[in-house]
Amino acid sequence: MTSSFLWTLRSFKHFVNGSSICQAGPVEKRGRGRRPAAQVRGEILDAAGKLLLDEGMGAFTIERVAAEAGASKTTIYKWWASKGALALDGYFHAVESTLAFPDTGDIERDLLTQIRAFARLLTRTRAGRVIAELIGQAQTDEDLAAALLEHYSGPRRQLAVAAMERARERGELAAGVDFEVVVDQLWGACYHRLLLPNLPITEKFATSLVRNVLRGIRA
Amino acid sequence: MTSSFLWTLRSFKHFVNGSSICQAGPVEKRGRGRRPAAQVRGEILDAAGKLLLDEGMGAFTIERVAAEAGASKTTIYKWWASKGALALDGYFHAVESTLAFPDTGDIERDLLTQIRAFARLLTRTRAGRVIAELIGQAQTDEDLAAALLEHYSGPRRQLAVAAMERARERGELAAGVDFEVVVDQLWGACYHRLLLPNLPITEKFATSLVRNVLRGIRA
Amino acid sequence: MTSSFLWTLRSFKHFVNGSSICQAGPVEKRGRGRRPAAQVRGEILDAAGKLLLDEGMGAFTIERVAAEAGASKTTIYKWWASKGALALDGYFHAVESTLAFPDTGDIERDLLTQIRAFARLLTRTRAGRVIAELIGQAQTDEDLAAALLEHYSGPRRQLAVAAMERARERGELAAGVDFEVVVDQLWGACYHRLLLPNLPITEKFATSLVRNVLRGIRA
Amino acid sequence: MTSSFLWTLRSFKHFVNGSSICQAGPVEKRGRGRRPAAQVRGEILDAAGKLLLDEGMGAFTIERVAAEAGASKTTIYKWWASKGALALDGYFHAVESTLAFPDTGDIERDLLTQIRAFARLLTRTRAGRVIAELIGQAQTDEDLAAALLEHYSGPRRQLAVAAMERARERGELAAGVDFEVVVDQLWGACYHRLLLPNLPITEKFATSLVRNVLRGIRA
DNA sequence: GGGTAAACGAGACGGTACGTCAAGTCTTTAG
DNA sequence: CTAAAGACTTGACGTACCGTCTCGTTTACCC
Repeated sequence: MTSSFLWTLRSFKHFVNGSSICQAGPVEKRGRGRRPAAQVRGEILDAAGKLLLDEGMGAFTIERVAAEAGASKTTIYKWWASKGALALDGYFHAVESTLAFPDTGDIERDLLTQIRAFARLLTRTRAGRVIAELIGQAQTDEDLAAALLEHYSGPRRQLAVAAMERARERGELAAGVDFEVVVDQLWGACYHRLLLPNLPITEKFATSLVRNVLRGIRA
Repeated sequence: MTSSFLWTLRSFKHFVNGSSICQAGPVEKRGRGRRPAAQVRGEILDAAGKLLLDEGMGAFTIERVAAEAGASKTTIYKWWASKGALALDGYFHAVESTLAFPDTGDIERDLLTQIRAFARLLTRTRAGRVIAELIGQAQTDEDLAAALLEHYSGPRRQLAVAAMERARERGELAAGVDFEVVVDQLWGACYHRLLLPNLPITEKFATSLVRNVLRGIRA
Repeated sequence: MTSSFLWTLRSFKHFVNGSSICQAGPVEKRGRGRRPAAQVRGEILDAAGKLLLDEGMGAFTIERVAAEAGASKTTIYKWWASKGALALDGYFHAVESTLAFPDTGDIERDLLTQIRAFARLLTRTRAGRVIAELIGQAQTDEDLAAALLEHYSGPRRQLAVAAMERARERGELAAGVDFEVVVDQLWGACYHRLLLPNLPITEKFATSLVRNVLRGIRA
Repeated sequence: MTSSFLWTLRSFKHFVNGSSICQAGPVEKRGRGRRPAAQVRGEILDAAGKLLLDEGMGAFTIERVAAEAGASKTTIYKWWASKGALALDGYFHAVESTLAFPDTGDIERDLLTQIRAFARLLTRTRAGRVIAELIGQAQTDEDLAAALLEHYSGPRRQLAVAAMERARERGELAAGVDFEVVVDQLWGACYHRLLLPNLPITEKFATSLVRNVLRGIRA
């Protein structure tokens, strides 16, 4: 994969906590005074992202994040409205995602590319589990829910809808079709298998999704 | 609604905790000994269902359920593997759902009927929120996840797939189509809007879902 | 030591739980019907004694005894008034103590023999810890307290007092001395070091006890 | 009693939980944040002491202490190693004991005074029962046992031994006598009757204890 | 360049819920 | 019919986090 795609992430950041050459020696006990806000924020997000990817939402507690970031809980509560909001922020901080939906002029090909990349993201990386747990947590965490809609699913929906609108202008897609619904039928179907995994998310599944919605399934 | 539908529930049970005529009188302090297992189970499920529907998963704790059922935590832990498993059981106990997917001979009409009923269930009753929270909880609760797949989503998938297979035998649907994928594109799309509610679940949305997948959206 | 003494026990019973030939196989699930009372009592006392001597009062619970005796809690509650009462009974069942205070005609020699044997019992066998824990438990267990006074300390006090009265009749001890008090100053002093072990119970300690009370400590 | 004595306590503190003049008014809902450690400790010890003296060790649970102190269990677990350690601390906090062993130059008189005062403490106040229960609890609570030896029985032993050594220097007591043993024969004998109450602790008992050990009981 | 205020770390605090254990009571069922 | 079996309530246990709050410290900014 040479390019990056919608709903996809470019790479997981490396969380290198120190060279193995380092001796266990003096732990560089930091004082307790004021430090630059940006630095503290960064360390908290590093710790949050690492914890989230390494151990999942089950082990993600504000206390653990504070402890591993060397920060205090007070500081975290000052900046993030809820555990979930911090987790989402940590996720974005960790994964360096790229939002893009390049047009090749063939909407079927573009949709296939995007959906397959998304399917791979969900199945081949730890992001799948993390996203699932974030969506799960959002069901009982208003702040996370709001953040998720605004910064995660919203922008991704828009990008896909815009690509389909461009295709319609090119005459590839029918007028009168609500592309928002199509998004639910492509990406939403993937989330369905992610969150209620009766069946796996496969390459074939991704292909069928696009095929069904583009050509219909009637006899 | 004169008939009942797939993924639909017939009615919420009434949680009548005693006629208002009853006097506050002797509280009938029960002893601590053994009571019939079935009775205890029933009272626990009543309490679990009521709590879930009234206050949601956020307020659903084993301690609350035990207190309101007049049961002990030990007993609950003996029978249910996790908080989520109890919640799911309480939900089923409360909603008396009916699984059915009647054929009229017109698959489009049948799918429309089912999806619309499902959309109404999610939006017009408290079941929508409860299902969302159960799915959310299942992301970090293995026992609930397993129960949900086996007793909730699994049977419902099968019913829909079977109906479409009957339609194919009648010549309504094309051979070579994976109906499991269609399920994800119809019901899964609804779950998408339930769990990531950037857009509402409407009658029009339900209609578009069926239309898109049956006839395709190509120009 | 060829003879046995007051406040002393002859031997610990062997707790052989089964021949090593026995296979781990079917646990011989006994039915729930009635068994001879004496047999059940015996098995319960075996289990209680073994548990008490092996793991101490901290691990001694009615549930453990019931489980290891293969009996039900109900049966235990029917025959013993409290946990402590069962423990005491189990202790007596296990240790096969002998109450005797033989006269040699020299009361100092006899007291020394008895006190030294008691000191050895407390320090060299597990009985010391068990007695301490039983006395401890008796402070918040009325039934055990009553049983302890009646079946343990009471008879032992009487035996010692009687021996000293015989010595008085022989002209060895002064008239007008309350021998009950002497018992507290000999055996009671040992219990003091058993229950509040600032100092150990030694051979020298035992000797000093007898010397002090027989001859006084004045200059 | 005009002076205060070894092993004796001066007075029980008054547990006044609020003047009756106080109105029921604003309940002064305290926030959940940190309060001065000393204040919290004090309130916990007040509650522990009051509970111990009022209802005894049987009703003494960490949960009750926390509830009545308006503190949280976590806080208690942070500072006290065990239930017994808290109880002992609460006892000391409540009774304001005075350790003193004044010399009059007549050791018999001084021992009599001290032993009688101790006997009165054990029989006339609630301290007797509490001490018995603490010693009882210590038999299965290592932390309490250690605290009891170090802060209770140890210092009291030393004081009595020191007084007798002073008497020996004055020529009142014989050389070569182990005064630690004498302590066991005086105070230990009292504990014997406290913990195994076959016979009561009386004024006459106290007198006999001192007489026997000072002058011997030989004919 | 010194003084001050904001932001920080540390972590104790009151709480809620967890999951476990034993005590003691009561129903069911086997013999 | 009766006693063993064992399911039940109760209540305390000790732990984990929650979100709040007090403290003392340290930097950054302003005068």
